[in-house]
Amino acid sequence: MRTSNFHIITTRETPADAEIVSHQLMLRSGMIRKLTAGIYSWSPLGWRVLKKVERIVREEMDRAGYLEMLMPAVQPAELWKETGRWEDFGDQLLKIHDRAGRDYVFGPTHEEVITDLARNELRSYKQLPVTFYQIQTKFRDEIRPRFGVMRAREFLMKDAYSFHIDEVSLDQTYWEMYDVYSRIFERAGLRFRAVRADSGAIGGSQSHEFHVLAESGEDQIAFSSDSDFAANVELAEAVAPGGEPAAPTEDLRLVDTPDAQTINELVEQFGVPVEKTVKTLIVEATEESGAGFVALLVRGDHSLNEFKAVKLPQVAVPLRFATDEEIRSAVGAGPGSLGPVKLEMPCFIDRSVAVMSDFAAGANQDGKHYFGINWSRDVEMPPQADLRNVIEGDPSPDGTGSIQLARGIEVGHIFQLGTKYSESMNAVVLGEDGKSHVMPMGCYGIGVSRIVAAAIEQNHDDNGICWPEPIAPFQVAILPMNAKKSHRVREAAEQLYSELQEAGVEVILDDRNVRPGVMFNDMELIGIPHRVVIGERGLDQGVLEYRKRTDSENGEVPLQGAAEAILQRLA
RNA sequence: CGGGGUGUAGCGCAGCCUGGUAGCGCAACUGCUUUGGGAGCAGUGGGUCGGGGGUUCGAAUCCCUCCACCCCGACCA
Repeated sequence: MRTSNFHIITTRETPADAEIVSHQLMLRSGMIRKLTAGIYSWSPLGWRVLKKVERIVREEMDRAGYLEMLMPAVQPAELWKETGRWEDFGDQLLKIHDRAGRDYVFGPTHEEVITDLARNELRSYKQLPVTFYQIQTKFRDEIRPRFGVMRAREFLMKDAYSFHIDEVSLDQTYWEMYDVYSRIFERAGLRFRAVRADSGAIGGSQSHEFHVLAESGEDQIAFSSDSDFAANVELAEAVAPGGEPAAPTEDLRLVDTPDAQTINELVEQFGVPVEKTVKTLIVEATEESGAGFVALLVRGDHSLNEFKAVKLPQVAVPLRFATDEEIRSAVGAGPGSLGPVKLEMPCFIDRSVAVMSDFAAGANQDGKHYFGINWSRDVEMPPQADLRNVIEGDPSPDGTGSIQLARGIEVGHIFQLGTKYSESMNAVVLGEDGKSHVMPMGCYGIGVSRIVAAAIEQNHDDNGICWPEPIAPFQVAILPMNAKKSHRVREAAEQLYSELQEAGVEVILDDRNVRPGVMFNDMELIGIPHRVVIGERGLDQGVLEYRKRTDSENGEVPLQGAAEAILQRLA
């Protein structure tokens, strides 16, 4: 490709609405253009990268024997009503209707469609197991799309679905898929980590997320310093400290704390160690519990884990914190003065709170706290649960090593669905025993367009993108210096260009009549992994200048056999 | 959805308070010069000032209204 024939539009200035670096660089390099909130066009440059990712995904899925197909993006409402997701999926569903007023959705995912297909096509256990996949545009009407294609409303996804005669077969395909996914992210040149994930309301026995590691990641993942334990913080168990609280050494004291509304203020003003404080969070209770509200207690330096909290049968889903007014009318004091002593509502404590002694908490009277609280003596110990997020240094749940935290961008998710959809849609096959069997299912997703953004988050510097070679739009950039004036430069560039093309290398020749600085900056911004500079200076010495995008120093290759020398440097 | 903010040339912004010929930088186009890290000079094109309504002799500017986009949304107990 020649730049004169390829639409390259770069900008020096960063668009004002781009927050994170991948979004900024995708806009500045001209990879994407926004059409409307959360909806983007991919330019020829961006499309090349997206296709690279897509191709790696497709090749590995094919290699594993999974069957590519294409399902409709537009799906009838009836299917979604059949599984109950017409309501459950909520406002994320883009609902549309045709001229006759019939309802449709623009598919955010395809469990319904594939299960409908499976119940019509699959008859016998002999056809199982089977895994179908597609790479297709999805639409989810996010509350708040942001970060460019990272959290877009319209995006490209690879989704796969497997059907089985029993759970054993499902488990087998699941772990096979785990390996396929690992290969995909390895091949794309990304540093990633597979972590155990919340299986959510769907139930199911197994679920893993694949995260590209990056500082800017929206998800926090926890892993062990000394074992292969890794889990999303949402799921990671905070190990129970065990043992009994220490014997009381202090009396219970009611203290005036007019200026202490927060744990921090309490710690600063009264010198209480933060791990001797407890915070009390009031959340909405389920209707069945009849309680109105539930109090959840975690240590002052810990934070409540929403996903764990809603697993308590008394806590309403989705989790909702009580408003100040609700707290005031239920407790008689405002937030900032809440605690377990003389609290008239169902109460649960985190397991680390259960071993505390001589601690401080609100007194359920405005401007007052109790100090020196001890369980049993001052208040009955409430039931315990794992309610908090793990923090760095916690013991690893598998018993080996301690917890470390990292940030990641979720780019893949695999899931043992079980019979959630096959049951409600009656997808059955005849088994060896001649009886009907509901097929257990797995589903497996990869955010293809998100990978592009995640790759940039992980691989960039001050000058722009540093593509991992497997997904770079071009492998090699040839930059002739002042070609207009120099036959030799022009000829050397043309020759190298055609030799590399002949060798099947994706090479871009910058034949624009622009100053060298412009070429350097553009090619670095766009992130081409290998750069060859051809100038009179080097030609005099029989060499071409070569530099890898991630190197800080220039190297050389001999003019004679330059193409060969560069080929050797490609991954 | 709740809270906050912004809409002026492709991009980044000024002008608005205090109404009176719509500006600056970058980008683009033409010409000349220049050519190893985003060149210089000269010239050119490009605007429903988000839409609608109102006030006024006169509205980018003041008022009303609608729309779009952006940011924040348990961590406070």
